[in-house]
Amino acid sequence: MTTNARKPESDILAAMHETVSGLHRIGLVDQATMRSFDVMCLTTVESLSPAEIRALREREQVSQPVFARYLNVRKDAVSKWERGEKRPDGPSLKLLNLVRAKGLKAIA
Amino acid sequence: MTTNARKPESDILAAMHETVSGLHRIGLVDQATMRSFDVMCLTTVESLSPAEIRALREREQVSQPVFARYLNVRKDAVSKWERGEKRPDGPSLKLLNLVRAKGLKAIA
DNA sequence: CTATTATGTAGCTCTTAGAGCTATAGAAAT
DNA sequence: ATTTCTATAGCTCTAAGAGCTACATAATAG
Repeated sequence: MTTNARKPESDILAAMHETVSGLHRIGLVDQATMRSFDVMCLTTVESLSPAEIRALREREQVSQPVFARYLNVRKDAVSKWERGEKRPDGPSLKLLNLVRAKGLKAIA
Repeated sequence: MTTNARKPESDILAAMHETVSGLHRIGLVDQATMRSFDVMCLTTVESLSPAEIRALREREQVSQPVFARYLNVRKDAVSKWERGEKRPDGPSLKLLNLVRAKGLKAIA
């Protein structure tokens, strides 16, 4: 691997994590390795444009209020994201990335 | 079902959602029903105490920096949560609830 | 047709989470 | 002995999100 993979296959990642933390548990992998493994496994969180956010929500066939409840934000926030008045970042951006990658069911 | 279930089985929820939105797609379920179904399905997001957050992270066997990267927040934020200096809410609380219910792999 | 209900936008104010930084001390590993 | 990572601590500051009211539209019900 050179830099970071584009679309990390979360299933594979999950399985790898299971495996490696198992190895860690029985002492075959030290903490340092485990740490860097964890960091290595993290998916990149990309920022989303207003249009992408709206498209994402529409793909999931839900209204702004419902979408907002999934993400545990107020409906106003979603509206503002979609109109470019506010830019989601940090935890909210992470959730949006999760929904994009795995669908709303992943965060139900 | 009376009010809201304590530990909603996300697998079942996901399957139900699949089914119902399928019914919606072919016209057997109207939008109104679909809407209330969606809202009904949402899991309750509980607030977590500093101790619970720390216990959660330790259960997942990761350091504050690594935990923070999973949630897409700075390491300082996690430290402050665990010492009660800041209280996570909204999207960050949602993520913490996700981790508690499904483990770190669910948000990888 | 009218009444109702839900959506999405708009315009506000306000709190505070989280960003971003530096510095420190202890533990752990080399 | 020294590097490396962790966790605290103490700051400042930006802006996300909360929380509210009001309004236009569209769809639905009655």
